[in-house]
Amino acid sequence: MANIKEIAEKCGLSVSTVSKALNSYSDISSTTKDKVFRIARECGYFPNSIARALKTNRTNNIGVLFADEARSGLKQDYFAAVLDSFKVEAEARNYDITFINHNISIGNHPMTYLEHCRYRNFDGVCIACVDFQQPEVIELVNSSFPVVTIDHVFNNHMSINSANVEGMRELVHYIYSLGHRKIAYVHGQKSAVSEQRITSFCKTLFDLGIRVRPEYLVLSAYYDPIKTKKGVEELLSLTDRPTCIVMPDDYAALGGMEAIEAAGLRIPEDVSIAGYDGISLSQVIRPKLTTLEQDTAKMGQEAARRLIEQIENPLTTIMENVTISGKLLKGQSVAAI
Amino acid sequence: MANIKEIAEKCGLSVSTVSKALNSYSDISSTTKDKVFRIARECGYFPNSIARALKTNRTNNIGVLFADEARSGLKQDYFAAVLDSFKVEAEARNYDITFINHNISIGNHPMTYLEHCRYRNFDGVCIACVDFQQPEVIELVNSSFPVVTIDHVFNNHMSINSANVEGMRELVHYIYSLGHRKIAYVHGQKSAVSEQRITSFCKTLFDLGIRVRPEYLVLSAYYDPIKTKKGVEELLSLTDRPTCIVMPDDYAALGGMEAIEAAGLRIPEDVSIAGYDGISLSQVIRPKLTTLEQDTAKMGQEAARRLIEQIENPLTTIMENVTISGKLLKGQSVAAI
DNA sequence: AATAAGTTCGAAAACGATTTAGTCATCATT
DNA sequence: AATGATGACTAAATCGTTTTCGAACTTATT
Repeated sequence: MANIKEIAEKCGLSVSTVSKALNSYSDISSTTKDKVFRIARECGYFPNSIARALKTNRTNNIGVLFADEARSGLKQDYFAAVLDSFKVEAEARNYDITFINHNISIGNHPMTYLEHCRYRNFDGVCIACVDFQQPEVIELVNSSFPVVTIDHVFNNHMSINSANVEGMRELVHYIYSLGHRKIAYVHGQKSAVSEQRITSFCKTLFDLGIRVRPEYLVLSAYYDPIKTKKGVEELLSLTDRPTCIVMPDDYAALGGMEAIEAAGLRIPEDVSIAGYDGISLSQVIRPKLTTLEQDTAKMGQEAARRLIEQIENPLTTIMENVTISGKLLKGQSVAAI
Repeated sequence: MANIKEIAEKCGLSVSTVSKALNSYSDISSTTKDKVFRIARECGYFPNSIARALKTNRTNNIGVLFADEARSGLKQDYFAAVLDSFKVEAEARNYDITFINHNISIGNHPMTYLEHCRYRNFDGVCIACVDFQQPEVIELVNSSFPVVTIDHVFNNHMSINSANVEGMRELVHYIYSLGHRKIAYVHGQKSAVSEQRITSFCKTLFDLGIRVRPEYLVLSAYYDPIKTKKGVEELLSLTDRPTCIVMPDDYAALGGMEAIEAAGLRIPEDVSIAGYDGISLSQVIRPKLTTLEQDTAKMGQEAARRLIEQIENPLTTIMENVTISGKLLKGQSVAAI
């Protein structure tokens, strides 16, 4: 594999001149620049990213933390879609993507997330789909690494957030507009996202003049149809049962649908149901789900764009908490009554 | 950030001694070894993977090619699950994972996959979910990089393969055992996997004494419920329509289910349907899908294990084409008739 | 003609580790 | 006492780049 030294010899130039030519320094004549490029291409030369990184302290590599111990971000459509979009944008801007973990060890003691990032010299870090309360995660966020978080705000750090408040409001308003007054919410476990959605759910109902009944708020879990099925069963067994049930996410909504049909009820004629996420699955099942589509493409893209901006202009970048709006998908799982 | 030089000064030793101590060379006394480790820990020292890689020519980093231009592997549950398992195993063995792509580098001209791998000095490469006919992919496979491919066999290279022949046979046998004789197959576009499944489908029917009707073999696409819906509609419009339809994959099966119900038919009472993959979704929808579960956990794990074995013992590793068996999930979408 | 200014290039020092080929005691062997 | 063996350590080269600073040469200015 040709290195810069060989190119220099073939060109009859010094190593430094070749390096400068390849990096388009202004103090190299265009004739030698041309010659260097020509010979470099002939030799199939590519710079060695490792050597370059050692010298420049820049790796053009971004670490992504997309998985918790419990559940892998890869297996959740929503996060997989965000990651995919993040990847596309980062690669277009010449950055590669490596997963952060803490399995890697030296001398048998595992690294923390931060140590791993230091070890690999990432230029920046993207964090999503983790328990943001973990000390290890907080340590990483507060380190000197440029960081962007997804769906969680840290003070003085960049974050990309799905518009949960607005989204839930829109969804509830739509359900209300179809005549529903008894609306329940089977929600996910505690997290920033959950809080926003629950608060927005309650406030929207309040603003619409509807009393929020405690028994209509059921704690369940994200991405877990088994658990949400139980939650919906509870709701259906109430003497005054809801006419519409909002679920934690589209995938979990499947569990709710199963519960409803198992009870011998029809969707949406007898009971309406709504999801959240707008993953492609939601529009393929029958009935098509009424849901709020989160703009994963834009979220991933913005996350990459903002993180790289921060990496490349550390001083002039202001830390924003970007909110990305979603879109109501009307589907067919909520009926007019 | 402490480097080895600082540690050396703090210990009153030379850089080389510290390096050897940290790497457990035998010609370092245990007392100095202890001292070095103690001080290294005190300083929060971690080796710089970049510097180490430059010298040793080993990065402990594996490149994964999991996406085509068209469709991203991340968005397909099957491949996402394989990747996730691959990642877990690789990390447990001290390797990180970076995505392969065509970044642009020198003079705005994009790298080939192989060039990218060279640029990043990956220790090995895992390839899945691509069009294996692409010259660029073939170039990478035939390079000097240790390679493992998933669901495609290259001569003299390691590969991990889902047992498609066996799996399809088992699935068809089960369908047959429930009394079905008119079995159709809406299959995916041309690929090694498709060929195996189609061949096995036909051979199994033949062995069971059933003539394969050409009109019961419909070309469609993987992971595309819209297209497979059309395929199933064709089948349902036949004067002598099948009693059971095998779909390309579980997700695509949703399109088929929609077609059946849209035609006013019930699943499985009027028409049975089967999927392939056994993704978690398949057991959450109603009716639960009859399908063949591929062992993604084992596939990813074996792929990582074998690839790393190849990286670490390049001479003694023999190239095998490993086949991983799946498991029939009976579900409820195929009825006895 | 002397000086200044501008162009174009190269020597050499980094970056942070690993590894080879030693050095220098110390101790045992003959 | 000479030799050899062993143990514990180090100097220095090396990996492939980038980048600073200065050299050499050309051209413009007075």
